[in-house]
Amino acid sequence: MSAAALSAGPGGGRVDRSFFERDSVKVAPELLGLLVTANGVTVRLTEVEAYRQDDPASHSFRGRTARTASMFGPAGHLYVYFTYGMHYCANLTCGPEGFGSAVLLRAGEVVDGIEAARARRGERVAFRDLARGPARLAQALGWDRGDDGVDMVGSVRAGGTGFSVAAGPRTGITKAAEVPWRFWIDGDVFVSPYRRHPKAPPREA
DNA sequence: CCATTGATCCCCT
DNA sequence: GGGGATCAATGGG
Repeated sequence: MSAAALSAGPGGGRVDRSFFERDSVKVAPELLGLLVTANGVTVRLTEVEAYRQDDPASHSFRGRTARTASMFGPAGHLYVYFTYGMHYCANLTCGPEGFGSAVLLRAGEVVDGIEAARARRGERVAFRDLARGPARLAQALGWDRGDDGVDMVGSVRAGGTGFSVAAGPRTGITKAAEVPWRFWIDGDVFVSPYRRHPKAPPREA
């Protein structure tokens, strides 16, 4: 996290819009450890993935559509999509307006609003699994397609520091599966179990 | 390992 | 406007 990304002062530690108005690959690792609040739940981000328009694995790769419009809009907003007929996943949009890019929020630790998170995720769900996985995180934060486009600047603030960031290939994709644009907090238990896409080409030795 | 589930998009008519 | 493939996943064997 660069010092310039955070505002100082009382109630500080808030991330401003310029933080998001950069390359999503740059923004992604800096999101780790930050706190995101929505609908009465706060999550500390532990795992993210970068996507951008010149990337075959990105929803924005084939150009702007009704579904992906928010990826092309101003930075610092939500891009929420529906997938596999049953799950929502959430991204924070990045880059200059007109360039489709975002960071997928893959996992986090619920640090506030545990009751609300449990009510959405299920009373019998293990604490560790409340937001461990992109669809789980979106559900814990109460997000669905109706939240697409919501401005999140002001709902993201600094958390603790003093961890190391690890990087590796992204999960669940078949294209550009070798690009190390997945970032996570090394050793954190609130990181999703890594699963390569079944049809992704085998990794080189 | 595999089923689930439906929106979205491409490409053709 | 329709057929068919795809899909940034999860949960249960």
